[in-house]
Parts: sequence; structure tokens; C-alpha cells
Amino acid sequence: MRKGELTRRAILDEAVQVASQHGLGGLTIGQLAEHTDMSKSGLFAHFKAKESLQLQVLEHGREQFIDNVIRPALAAPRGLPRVRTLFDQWLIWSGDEFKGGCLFVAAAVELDDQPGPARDALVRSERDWLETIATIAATAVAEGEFRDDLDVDQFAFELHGVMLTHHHASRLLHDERAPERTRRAFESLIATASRPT
Amino acid sequence: MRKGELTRRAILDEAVQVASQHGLGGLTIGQLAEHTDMSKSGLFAHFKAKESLQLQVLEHGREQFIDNVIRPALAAPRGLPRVRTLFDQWLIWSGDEFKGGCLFVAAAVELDDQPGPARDALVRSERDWLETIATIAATAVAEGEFRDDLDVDQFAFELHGVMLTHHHASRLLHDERAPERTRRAFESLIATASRPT
DNA sequence: GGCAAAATCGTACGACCGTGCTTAACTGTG
DNA sequence: CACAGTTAAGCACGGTCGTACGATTTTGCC
Repeated sequence: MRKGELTRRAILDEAVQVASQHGLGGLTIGQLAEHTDMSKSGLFAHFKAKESLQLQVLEHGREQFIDNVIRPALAAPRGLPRVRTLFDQWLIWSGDEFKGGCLFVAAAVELDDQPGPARDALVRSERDWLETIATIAATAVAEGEFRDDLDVDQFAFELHGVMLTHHHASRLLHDERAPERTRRAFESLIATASRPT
Repeated sequence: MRKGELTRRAILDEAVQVASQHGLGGLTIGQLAEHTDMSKSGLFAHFKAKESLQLQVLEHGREQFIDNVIRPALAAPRGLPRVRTLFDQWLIWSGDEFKGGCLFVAAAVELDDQPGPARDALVRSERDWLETIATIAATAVAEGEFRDDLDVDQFAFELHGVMLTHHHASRLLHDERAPERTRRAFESLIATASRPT
């Protein structure tokens, strides 16, 4: 009873990588079987349908994201340091974790017009993520580092935008100055949000 | 000799729509033939290979983009009004033109790990686009509306980010406040870039 | 060590993919 | 109006897709 769960995880590890490169639609059972040295049918047996595979890939990616980005941020001191840690971790994650960029960015574009359970799960994930950013920004407000009247949802919206741009500039354009530009955009955001001295 | 070119354009019109919904990879010759009431082979004859179809789709989308976004902006008065027009046109375009979001956003995520002519063409397009934004921002500097020391490339980078976020928030999350948030982000960008009064 | 259960494989299926090749229908020009 | 050239269709191919099912190997417990 334990072996199955083990290989299932191994499959999902690989699947997240593949999906981040070729998208959830480009994730094919045959190719995934090759990557994991399994037979197509052996692999398929773990997921009764492709849709179920996609759902589990999204969930698996989400867990990795929480472990690698959100948890380290929550471990940092409340307020601005936590905001900065969140951003730094995201940058590291987005750059290194996947050979093929962020799974969620890929899925977001792919699923934005395709209703279904996968889309629903992704939307839930992203809303959670924006909410997490906003909540963390709120700690900086509470600590007196950000302005009292800061709209934390707007802050989350804009910070998320900075991350999307970084993804675009570094992955597609291979702009070597992307990290620098991203950081400047981030600092500008922080400056605007900060309590005027 | 004229009929062929006509249907080719009609095919590409439809293909741009389909590709913006399902991506360049999801764009399939069989389905495209159905959408255009043609036979698969009849359609295929216009493009000798799928890759050629994809290239032409990108080029066709680019022409539409220039007509609908860039040209109207260049028709506006130099400086800040031109920057604003560019932004407004982009918002309209991104919201209405495609049933399935912006073709270039979709292609950007899809092709970021897939080397080849399509990727190259897209990268060229996007670099042009960023350069156009920077150039237009430079007119606002020249008019004395933006700060003299404004880094126009950084401005283009950040404005592009605002557009990406809008796409994400409105298309995937169906956030009804996306236009409002996008506009606020834009105004904040303008404020930072503007010459202090 | 034997045995039920779980995990994996082999094979097959219909559907659709991109792409040739041959033939029929249309177009525009002299 | 005929004819050359362009445009579209029909059909066939090898491949891969997701999925089903029965056989076979591997696992974990008594």
C-alpha cells in the first residue's frame, strides 16, 4: 500500500516539471511515461483520467510553492522583512525551481478560457496567493512601516504584476537585466507603500 | 492570383482567434479547417507546414496589433497624451479584440522554453513593442512632462507589467475590479515618472 | 513461505494529428 | 469561350493521443 503512493509522488514531481515547460495541455501521458521509465498503462493506472492527472499536478505544484515560497516568508519577522522575504523567495523559486518557468503562470494563460475543474482549482490557488500577499502586506501596515491607508489588495495586485513581468522578461526575452529591473520595480512599489518619513 | 490571398487572410483572421484561445500549439489544422469551412488539405495547401502557419499567425496578429494599438497612439499628440492613448488602446484591445485574450501573452508563455523560428519571431515582436513604449515615453520626457532622468526602458518594463497583470486578473480571475486596479497602477506609474511639481 | 491485494505491463481500440499525392473545380485572361 | 493556372478537395499514410482490459509481476501481511 505504500509503494503506490511513492511512485505517484515521483510521477507528479516529474509531471510538474514537464507541465511547467509544455503546459498542462502539452503534458502527455506517453511522454510522461518515458520520462519516468514506466509503461503508459502502468502510469495511467495511477490517475483514472487525464483531467485527474492535471488536477493533481496543480495541487502538487501548489504544495511545492507553499513549501518553497510562503513558508520561508512566514518564518521571517512580521512587517517589511516578511514582505521582502516573500519577494526574494519568489524570485528564487521562479528562476530556479522549474527548468520551464512557473507552472502557474503557464497554466494561468492556458486555462483562462477553458472552463472546468482544472481552471477552478487554479483560480482558487491564485486567489489564495493574492490574499496571502495582501495579508503579509497588512502586517507591514500594522508594524507602521507601510502607510495606514494602504490598499493592501492593490499592493498585492501590483506586486503580482512585477512578478509576472519578471517571468516574461527573463524567460522569454532572456533579458539579463531582468532581475535588476524587477528589483527596481519592487523597490518603487515599496517606496510608494511606505509611510512618508 | 487574388482569390488565394483573400482566403489566406480569412484563414489567418480565424487562426489568430483560435490561437489566442488555445495557444499556438493548440491551434490544429483540422479544427481550423472546420472553423473556416474548408477541407483540411485545402487549407493546408496555403501553408506548406504547420510551422509556417504559426509564423504567419504571429505576423498577422502583429499587424492587427499595430493597427489597433500603436497607430492610434502615434496619432495622439506627443508626450503624456500619447502615453495615455497607448495605454487606453491596449486596454481596449486586450479586452475586446480576441475572445481568448491576447495572442502574444499566450504565445509568450508557450514559447518561452521552445526554441525555434516562432519563438524568435515572437521575441522580436516583444522587443519592438517594449521599444515602442520606451520611445513614446521619451516624447513625454522631451515635452517636459516626465522627469528628465526617467529611465524610459524601466518605464516600459513596468508598464508592460501592468498590462500583463490586467490580463491575468481580468481573464483568469474574472476580477471585475481589474480595470479599476489596472488604472490605479497605471496612474501610480505616471505619478512616479512625472516631473515633481 | 504462501497468498490476497496492489502495482505494473502488454496490447488493442478509435480518434485526431501533420503531411503527402492525385484529381476535380474554379479563376482570370487572351 | 476556351484554356492555363490557381485553388480546393479526396483519400491515404504513419504516429501519437487518451483510455480500456486482461495478464503478470511485485508487495506486504499472516
